[in-house]
Amino acid sequence: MKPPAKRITSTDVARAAGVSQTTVSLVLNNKPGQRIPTDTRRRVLEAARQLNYRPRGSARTLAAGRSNVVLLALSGMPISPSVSGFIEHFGSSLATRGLTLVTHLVASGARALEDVSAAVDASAVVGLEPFDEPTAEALHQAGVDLVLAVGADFSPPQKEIGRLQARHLLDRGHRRIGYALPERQAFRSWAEERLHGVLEVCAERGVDPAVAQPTGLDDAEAAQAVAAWRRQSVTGVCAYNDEIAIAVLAGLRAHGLTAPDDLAVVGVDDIPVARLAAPPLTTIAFDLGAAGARLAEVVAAGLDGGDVELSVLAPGPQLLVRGSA
Amino acid sequence: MKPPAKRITSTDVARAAGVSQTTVSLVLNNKPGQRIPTDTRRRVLEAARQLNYRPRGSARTLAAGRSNVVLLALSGMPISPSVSGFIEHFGSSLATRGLTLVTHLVASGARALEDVSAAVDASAVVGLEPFDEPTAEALHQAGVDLVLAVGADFSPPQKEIGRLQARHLLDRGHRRIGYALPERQAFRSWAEERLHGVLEVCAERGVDPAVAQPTGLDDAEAAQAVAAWRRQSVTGVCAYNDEIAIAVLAGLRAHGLTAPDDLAVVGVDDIPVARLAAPPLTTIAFDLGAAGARLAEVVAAGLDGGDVELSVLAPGPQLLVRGSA
DNA sequence: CGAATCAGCTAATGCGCGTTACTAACGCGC
DNA sequence: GCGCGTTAGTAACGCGCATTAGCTGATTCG
Repeated sequence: MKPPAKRITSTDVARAAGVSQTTVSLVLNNKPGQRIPTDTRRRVLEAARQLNYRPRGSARTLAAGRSNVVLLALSGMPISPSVSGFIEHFGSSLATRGLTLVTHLVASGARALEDVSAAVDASAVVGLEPFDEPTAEALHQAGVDLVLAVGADFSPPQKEIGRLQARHLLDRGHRRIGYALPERQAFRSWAEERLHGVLEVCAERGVDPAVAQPTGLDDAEAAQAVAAWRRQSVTGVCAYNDEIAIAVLAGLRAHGLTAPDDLAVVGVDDIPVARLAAPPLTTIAFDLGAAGARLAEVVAAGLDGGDVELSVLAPGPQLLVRGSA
Repeated sequence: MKPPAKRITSTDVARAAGVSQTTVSLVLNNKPGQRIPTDTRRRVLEAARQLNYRPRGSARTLAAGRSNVVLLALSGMPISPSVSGFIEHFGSSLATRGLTLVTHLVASGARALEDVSAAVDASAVVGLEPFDEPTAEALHQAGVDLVLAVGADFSPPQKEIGRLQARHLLDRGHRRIGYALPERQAFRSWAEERLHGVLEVCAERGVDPAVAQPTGLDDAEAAQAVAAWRRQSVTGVCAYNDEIAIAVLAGLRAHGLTAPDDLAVVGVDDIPVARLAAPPLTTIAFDLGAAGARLAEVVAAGLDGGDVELSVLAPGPQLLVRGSA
């Protein structure tokens, strides 16, 4: 298809610049403590640019004993726009630190995470759900320096999201609220944190604890959940996310009811279709971009041997009041 | 955080099995033409398993001169469930062929694709949009053997999707139809293919060409598009995807109109909220999983020096008739 | 004016693996 | 006994880079 396309090596650059390969390496990696005159440096950089030289990751990794690859493991959660915003910011922010982000969707038939990690020789692996112990151990054994699970306490604290939802409903005068849980097991930890926030607020305001109800993405299933809530005099529900909130809206329609009069609904995420729902969905938006940038900082620090401190990483979540609650 | 966690090398395995490192390599890579007695083979495999040995990708790549990493470049398109299904199948299917898939979200501030590719030393790079010439060239120069852009003729042929949408509307008696284009430039090539299919059907059936109209994800914008269509006596519209279709539904509501009576709407993708729309969205579903598996075949063949033949890769798209058209 | 310093480089080494070349041991026919 | 083929391995090399140790010539110092 193409001519063999001879790869340019640092030796080629060295030859072109009239210096040794060592010098090329020193210049390109900007090694401190080395006295390279500006002129030589310029010649090397120029030659590298002209030849379009790009060091081979495998050789560099092998020699240096550590790669600059960070692997992000996504475990089947829906990639909402805010998640991809997160990924993009995470990636760019890592890039400015000389690190390269690649992601891997962990699927059943796919390669085990530790194999992927070994294949790209990742020096850090970040996940959005806790890793199970064997996996974490295997990753370490496979030479990963930093294994980091961004849990539900990650930015914004998921609990805070639940609190915002609940406060809004209570502020609007609702006295008995419900919570729509996802059916998928994958995001349990996030869901529980959010629900926890809701329950906290209920307790603080002295109302009955929220009535949690798993809710499928289907109007029939959602209609059942709606019926259950209404039986228990629930007048407003917080949904785990916008998709589920929209399902609740559909469930209401199935009964000939509407939000917010018959049941108020608050989502989370502000996905694009949220504002297009009938009625437009009141929801919680949060900027994961900032969190991604912050996480990159944390990862870079961790790889430098520093401490890994996750804590609160970004501006708080924001309530968007639209029609549904 | 953790003890240095000494990495196990193939030499460690060799020592444990009482053979040379060469033998370990031969056994683990299942080199044909080598006569390794079953017993020795067993000993090596056992030792590798016990030590939990995993070859370092960088060393392997460097020595072999080619990696087993395939890089999938996603350029800011929304990751709908069917796309992630595609990725998962693609990944697993590559895995059975000894290849490892990682993906990279191409974002503005992020690392250039060729840098990412060099960092992981990918031997194939696959994209869902055509690469521009400089990028493709740079990838080749960076040592990528196979650069593959899965275009709009990929499975299912995007044109076919447009045809299905249009046929459905015409079969229902609509005589003048519209097309809702995405605003984002990123998926122009896909959008054009789909629109092309719609126009073909219009021509075949002898009705006026579909009226194309960019449609934003916002009820105000969508309402404008709706007004424009109605001015031109359009009674049914095909949308580029479900999100846009849902926007059109919202635009209708803004005018106090409803689908399908005032304007029929057909989407594409069957995203989870499609069935939850009011009215439930008639849409086109297609199985990208099969396409992913097929694509893996193509990539594997391409890396073996075979020919790269994309053509039709999967079962055709399927019309799901729900309430909106 | 020789020794010590230093700037500016380079030769050499090894990372962990795949691969090529080579050998030691063992039959087997004559 | 010798020659020859086969089996079952192994020693050695090199991939492209980072890194360490050192080397050369100029400058400064005592």
